[in-house]
Amino acid sequence: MTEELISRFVVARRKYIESQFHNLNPMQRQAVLTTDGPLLLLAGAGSGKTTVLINRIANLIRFGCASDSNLVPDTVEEEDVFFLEQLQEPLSDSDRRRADYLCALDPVKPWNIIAVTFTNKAANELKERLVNMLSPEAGEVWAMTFHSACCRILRRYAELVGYTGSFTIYDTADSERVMKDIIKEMGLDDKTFPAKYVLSIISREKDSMTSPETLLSRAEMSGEFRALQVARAYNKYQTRLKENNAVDFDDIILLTVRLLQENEDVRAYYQQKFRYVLVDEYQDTNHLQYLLTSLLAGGYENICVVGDDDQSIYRFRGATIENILDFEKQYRGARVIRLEQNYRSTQSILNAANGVIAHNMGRKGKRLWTSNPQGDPVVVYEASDERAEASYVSSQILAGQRRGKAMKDHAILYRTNAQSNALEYDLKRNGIPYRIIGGTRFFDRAEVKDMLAYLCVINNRSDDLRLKRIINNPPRGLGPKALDTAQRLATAEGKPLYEVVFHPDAYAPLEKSATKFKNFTQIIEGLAQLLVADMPLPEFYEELMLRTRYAQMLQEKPTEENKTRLENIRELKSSILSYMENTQQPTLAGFLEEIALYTDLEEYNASDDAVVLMTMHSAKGLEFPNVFLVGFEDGLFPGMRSIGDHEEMEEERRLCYVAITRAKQNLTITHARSRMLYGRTAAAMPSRFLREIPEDVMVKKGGYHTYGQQSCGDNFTYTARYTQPQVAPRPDFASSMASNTPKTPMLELNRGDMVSHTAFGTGVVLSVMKMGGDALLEIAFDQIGTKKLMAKTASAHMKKL
DNA sequence: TGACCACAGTTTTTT
DNA sequence: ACTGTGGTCA
Repeated sequence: MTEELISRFVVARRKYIESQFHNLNPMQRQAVLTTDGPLLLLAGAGSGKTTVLINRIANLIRFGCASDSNLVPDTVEEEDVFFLEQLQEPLSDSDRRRADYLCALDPVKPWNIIAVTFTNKAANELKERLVNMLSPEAGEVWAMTFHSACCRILRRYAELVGYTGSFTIYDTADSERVMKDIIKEMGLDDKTFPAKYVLSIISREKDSMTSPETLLSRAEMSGEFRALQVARAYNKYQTRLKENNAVDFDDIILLTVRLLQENEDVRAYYQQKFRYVLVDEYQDTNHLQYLLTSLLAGGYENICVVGDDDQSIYRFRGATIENILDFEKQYRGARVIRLEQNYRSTQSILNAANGVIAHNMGRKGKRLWTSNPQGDPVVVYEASDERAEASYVSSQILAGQRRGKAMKDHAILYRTNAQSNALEYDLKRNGIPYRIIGGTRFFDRAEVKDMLAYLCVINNRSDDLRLKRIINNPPRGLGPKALDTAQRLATAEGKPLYEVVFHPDAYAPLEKSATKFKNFTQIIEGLAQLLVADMPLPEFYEELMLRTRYAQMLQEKPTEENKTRLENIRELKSSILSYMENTQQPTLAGFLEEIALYTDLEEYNASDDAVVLMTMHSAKGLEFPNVFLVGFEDGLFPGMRSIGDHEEMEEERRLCYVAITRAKQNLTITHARSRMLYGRTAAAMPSRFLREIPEDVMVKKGGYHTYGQQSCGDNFTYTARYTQPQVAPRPDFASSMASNTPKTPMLELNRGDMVSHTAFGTGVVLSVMKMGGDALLEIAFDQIGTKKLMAKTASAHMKKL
């Protein structure tokens, strides 16, 4: 073929491939078709980042590097060039097949692509959409979290870094337990050396790959007492973990990095395996994760990182925004593509977001734009206090509902979880269904952890930590003394605790408790036998609940709490079942790993029609038609700790940016003039971020904006104003009631009276304590439990039955 | 071993 | 205000 034909082929090929991604905008398409070499994708909020990622992988699998290459295979003939040039939509199946075949240049096998994310949710979404778009074979792409990818590598080569392939994963709580023990053993004061604090230092040291030995010698040189103790604790901690064949979350990455650095053949294997490396949410990576990705991509250097420096909100957990800012320095010749068209929000919302984020210094610089309509201005509402704020939000949600919005179209986002209380109260009062995301997770519940601990010990007898958790739970007469003796013996012999406990007869000091120990190990061994005999996991779990007498213990005292606990441990069985459904070869070890790395079971589920409440952090990556951002006050958001610290302020501002850009159509920001926080009511100034929102896209409501000169009186009546007519004003605290005492006569109530409350439903009066002209009532409500109310204020919302 | 009291701490969160 | 924790006592 002539030179001319070859270049015509390249052009036609590119055109055909482009046509396969016609639904993307030019920038998105460029991001998809730029296949080779380092690529930094700056993807603004709502710019279709995930879509790009998926199409990029699809392009690699279908066409390899053809869209980014001038190479033409020798097999291409003149006729092929004409064929491509003449192609016209719509294509017949056979034309399409031929075009695909002609254009593909070294198409990539799914298992030669790795796409790392931070959350399982993101990884699953990626995988799912890939399979839907391409074929089941696309499921072979390594679409995983950092931790699951590393685990997969580590399980294979654990021996090379000093562990067994069956290592256990310690979560944060486990690590804390270990550290607490160590601090105690070292005779240190746990006030001066809180386990959490020591662990945070260790985590930072791990991030910079400092070994305990290095830190120890460095501390010895400095001669600083604190540093020395911390280094010793680090050393002990690492030793303890190794003895238990356990790794913490940091270790998973650290050990993988070390494995790849120190073993040329392993490194070479993965470097040639992963022809293409993609990293999602790159702004959230820490130094270790940077090392990991650059090691993995070290062969072909086909690394594509996607992120938004303006959305980096996890500095507090080790993310370094420098990774994304310095990408071009770390990878010479890196290409940069910006996705700045936003498909999510109205002009007003976007302008507000841009106005705020523009105040940050350390950023790549990016300006989101949209072709969406201007939309309504951002509403900034001033409330008198957090209850009035909540009441306004509820009223607006009800108004939204009247305009035809679904409940789930509304989200309320706050800076701190503590703020959800006042909101919940008011939503409940107005009968608005809501769901709170976040808080204590299922797998963090004590009873669930207990059951998991049993499973862990059966899986790995040398898991001392979990063994100690369950050996006397339910109580088996193996108290602290017996356990302490056993532990001492184990330490002396350098054996796992279980071995001592398994052969108590071999140790004279254990004479008294030998039988009890044996009873316990018999339970464990008996259960382990069932697994050896291939009993299916769900049945096995039933046996476990039974034989350990854990379920029985809960049934014996059927309090409300214990009933919930029983439900929870039964619920764990459905986790096992769903694990079995999604795995070809289910094993106990496999299940435990999944639990350890997949904790976000309680996720935002778009199916039920309820208002969603969550922190601004949890909202990242989500979007809602109507968004309420509450608590925009200096000291709360930005938080007290951030004010005065430049870096922290920028992070708070980024969080603000993230929060604002969650909204699609309507954004309401509220602040209160006084707020009760930590049991104290304090005056609050509007957040400085509010001043950074351009005036022309916002409208102020509430407070003095509505009430003019009455800006500092205490006779505000927001509550009444925004409450549903049939609902009386909510009970209030005496202090703020001075000018607002209800005219309703105080109910004369006695112990045992039944009452009906507009907000809390029906209940029975438990106690009445006279206080001046008022009385403190304690009422057990059927639905929500026991509440303490002041008789005077509560009378307005309550009637005697 | 369990129940009760004093006391501190209290941003954000994934793995 | 609230909650979880750690210590003491029966």
